[in-house]
Amino acid sequence: MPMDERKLDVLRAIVEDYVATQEPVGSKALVDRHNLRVSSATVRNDMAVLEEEGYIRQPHTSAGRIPTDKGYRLFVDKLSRIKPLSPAEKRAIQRFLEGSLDLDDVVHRAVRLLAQLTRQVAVVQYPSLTRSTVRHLELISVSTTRLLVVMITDTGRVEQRLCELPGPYDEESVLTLRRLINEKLTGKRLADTPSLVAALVDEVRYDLRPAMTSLSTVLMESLAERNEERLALAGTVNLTRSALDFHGSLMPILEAIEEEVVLLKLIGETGTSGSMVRVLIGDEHEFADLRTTSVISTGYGPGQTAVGGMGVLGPTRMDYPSTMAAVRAVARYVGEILAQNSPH
Amino acid sequence: MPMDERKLDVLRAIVEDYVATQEPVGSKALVDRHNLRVSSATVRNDMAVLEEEGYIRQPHTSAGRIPTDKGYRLFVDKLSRIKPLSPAEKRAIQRFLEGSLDLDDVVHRAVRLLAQLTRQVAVVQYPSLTRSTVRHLELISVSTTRLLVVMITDTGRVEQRLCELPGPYDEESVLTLRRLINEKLTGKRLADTPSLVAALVDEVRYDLRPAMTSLSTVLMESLAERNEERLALAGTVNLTRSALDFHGSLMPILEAIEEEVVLLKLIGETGTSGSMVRVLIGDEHEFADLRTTSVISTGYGPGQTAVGGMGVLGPTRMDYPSTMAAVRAVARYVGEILAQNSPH
DNA sequence: CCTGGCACTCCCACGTCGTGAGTGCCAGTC
DNA sequence: GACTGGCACTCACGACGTGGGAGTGCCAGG
Repeated sequence: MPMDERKLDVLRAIVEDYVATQEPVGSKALVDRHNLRVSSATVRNDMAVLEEEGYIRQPHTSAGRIPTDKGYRLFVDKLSRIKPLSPAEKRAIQRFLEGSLDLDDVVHRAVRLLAQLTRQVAVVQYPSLTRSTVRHLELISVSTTRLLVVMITDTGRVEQRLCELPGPYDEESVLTLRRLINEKLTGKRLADTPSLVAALVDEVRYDLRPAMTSLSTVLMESLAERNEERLALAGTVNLTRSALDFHGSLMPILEAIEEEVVLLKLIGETGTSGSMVRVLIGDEHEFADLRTTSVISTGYGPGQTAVGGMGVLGPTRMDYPSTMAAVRAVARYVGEILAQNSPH
Repeated sequence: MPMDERKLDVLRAIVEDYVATQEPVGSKALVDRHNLRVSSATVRNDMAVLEEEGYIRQPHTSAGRIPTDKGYRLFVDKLSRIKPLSPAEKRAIQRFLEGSLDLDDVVHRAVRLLAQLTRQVAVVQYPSLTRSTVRHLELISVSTTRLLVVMITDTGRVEQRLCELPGPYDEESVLTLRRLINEKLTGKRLADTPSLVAALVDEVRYDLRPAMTSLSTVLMESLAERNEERLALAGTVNLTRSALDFHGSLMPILEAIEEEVVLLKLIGETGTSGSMVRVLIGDEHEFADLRTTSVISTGYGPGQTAVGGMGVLGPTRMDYPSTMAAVRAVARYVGEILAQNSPH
């Protein structure tokens, strides 16, 4: 059945008012603040229906109504347009991100910016290794039996790892190894490298095999273990403003925030969702402890494909249109900066 | 005047009980739980004196006493010995830290461990660049006009930075530059490098001067700007347990925690305080917002000199002996690991 | 110098109660 | 049939009052 037009207006009004005031909203207040052209009694009838359908609920009898998760969902899907940022805001974002020195700096600035714009907890995932490509691999002799392996990706991310060699090798051997590795790996997507690395050992002179074996072990480790993605976080202060929304205890969110795995599942890009902003409301995600938390996230990257995710966590009662706009904008600008720094 | 022995016992008992129970402690409870060999009336007299001298206070009339900052200070300085950890704990610490792969990993593990042991917010400063020495500098051609400068320090910290060259240079020139830079800088303390870097330009063949100028600029920047120290943080969840101690609002601490500058001032090593554990109680530090917060910190490093600081923040009412023990132990083991990884 | 006793203080938990915002329902109107 | 005004009803919430109990200060006696 097509949902009654006015009923939707009422729901929208309830969501907007509740988000703004943080208090259950009653029929009288609604007709006052929004120019619905009907009386409060009519609104009451609509609200009764909305409640029956599960979009709103009363905290207790004779209190106003508040949206349910289902209500927010409808609001986000149908009733709101992502609020475009003002030109001034856009300029501010751009200016703030432009001064960045390196990848670390970009990520840090982005996450702070996001926290500040949304006044929520912000998370930015570092560009994922597996979805980057190898730009260069360098071997640096630290001592005669120790090499530092430095891998640079196209997103500017640099990984380094110490490698213990089975015996001493001279400078020239190291150079040979370096050349070979770069020949085979440069330009390859990291996801594809494990098989390539495995094949390296067979390509090399007999006397260099032990060294290459050690190296490939280290490389494999980098690709596997180090696949633990890194995260940057900001805006935990904002939790204090919303303490009430989390029925008083900040523990669950603080716990989730410290657990990188949880955050990654929440904001990490799952597929190639492109430039879509994803919204998870309340228990739409898998973490029971975060029942009253919503997650707004999106992917970002230098081109069309995402190399990482970013987003914010906040109470289900949050300003979805603005938050979504901010997340989308920051992701977009970060993508642009990454593209500038690594013309492919 | 020499402080009366029993009065000190009473103060100690008050601190210990208050820390344990989180409630003002009365004269009756004191004589019950600790075997002071006197009556509650006597204890009351002592408490009256202690209060007059400013070591304890009553939240309100007819309530028990709680220690003041001055009381905690006396307790820490005179009345408590750092509680040695059990062998089991020591083994656990060692085992936990031993599996570390690289510096990042050591720091992360250390900070988590510290948070877990003390049940407070833990902070670890990455080994400070200025107090490290250069182990190796590597130049990597990313394109013909771009070099990646990678600096490895004796603490295992790796800094990288992109350098835009004024024109194209061939592989051999880069090698020459690399050799020269390493000759001059390897083994030097980073604090001493600025003057050395400045001198580099004059040492080089005429045709390489423009490149060397760019490089030295980048190096100087690394040393200056990048001197912004990095931090790792863990255990914010523990704040929820102590919410009451911060008169309800976690905002000030959360704010401080996000402000790296503040944290650095609090736990960063100021001088060469050696292996001492430093304790700042309440408003002994400079941040008015953290009046109810104490800071336990110490330096750590591969040898005698500290390359960084670590510590915990918690309510003034905390278990000082245990916390100090944990901080000292973790710092010690981290130092050992750093020493292992970089035999000088 | 210590102790038992006693009067005093005052926080806190608990129960009571009035108030007001908000509702559901119903009869009346366009 | 959809909307409106009116009315009785429901409860959360804050104010107020009260009793109990933990803890203190003081004093006189050992």
